[in-house]
Amino acid sequence: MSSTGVAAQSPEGSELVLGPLELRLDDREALVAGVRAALTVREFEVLVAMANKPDRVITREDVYGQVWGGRMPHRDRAVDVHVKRIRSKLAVAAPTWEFVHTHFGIGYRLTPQPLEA
Amino acid sequence: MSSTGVAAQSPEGSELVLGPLELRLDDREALVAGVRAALTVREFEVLVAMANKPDRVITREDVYGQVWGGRMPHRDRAVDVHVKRIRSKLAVAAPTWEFVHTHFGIGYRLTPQPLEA
DNA sequence: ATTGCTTCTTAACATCTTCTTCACGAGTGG
DNA sequence: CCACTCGTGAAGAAGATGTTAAGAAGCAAT
Repeated sequence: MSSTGVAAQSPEGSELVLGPLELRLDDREALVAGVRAALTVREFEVLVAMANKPDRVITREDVYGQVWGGRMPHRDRAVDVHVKRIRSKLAVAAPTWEFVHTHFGIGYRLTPQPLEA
Repeated sequence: MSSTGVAAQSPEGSELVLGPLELRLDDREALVAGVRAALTVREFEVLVAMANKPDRVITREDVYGQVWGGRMPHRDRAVDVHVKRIRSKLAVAAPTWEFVHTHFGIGYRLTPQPLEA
C-alpha cells in the first residue's frame, strides 16, 4: 500500500476518501456523498485503481494490469466499458459532480470536480 | 436521512436493536416490530453475525466462520439457505421492511429499510 | 432403543447479475 | 479527409444467488 495522495484510515478498516467519494476497501463498497453507489466488484476495482493515483493520469494498461492482471490485449475495451458504468452510477448518486476525466490517447484521471460554476 | 439503522446495546441483558429489529442474545429470541419471529438457533446465529456489523457488508465466509466455525467449504450454500429463511420469517413479521441485502460476489448486509421509497 | 417431531444440510433447478465482446457512431487530432 | 480513439448500447455466456424439496441428523419423550 504505497499510495500517493489523499488516503485516510477508518476505524472499520482501510478506506479511501476523495472529495465526496468514499471507498471502503474491505467491504468493496463505494459511497458518494454518503449514498451507496452499488458498484459491481469489477467496477469497484477499476475505480480503486484510479483512486490509488488521485488527480493523476493512469493508462488503461495500468488499470488493466491492476484489475485483471497480466498484459492488456490489443484493442481491449473492457476498461472503457467499466469506466462508462462507473460514471453512470456515480452520476446517479452525485449528479452535480464529475469524477472520471478522459485523457485522449492515454487513459483516465480520477478528480472529483463540481459541475457548472 | 440517518434515522434508520440505529444500533444500540442494552445495559440490562445483552440485546441488539436495529430499527424495528430486536435481538435478545440471552434468550436467542428475535422480535420484529414487537412480534416474535420464531427463528431457529442457526437462523438466529446467522442473523446475529450480520447484526454485529450493522449496515456493513459481511462475507459468507465471515458468517460461516462465526456460526459454524472453521473455514467455509467451497460452494457451500448453507449460509444462503439460512438467509433465505431469515428473510421469509422477518417478512412475515414486518412485510413493509427489508432487512438483508445482497452484495453480489461478496456477501450480505443487514440494514433495516422500509419498502416503497 | 423407538417413535415422532423439528431443524439442518445437501442437491437440484430456476432466476438473476455481471462480465465480456461486438458493433456502430461520435469525437479527436494530424 | 482520414485514421484512430473513445462513448455507448446490446446480447450471449458464465457464474452467483434464490428457491424448493428431500433426506439426514438431532432431540425430547417414552
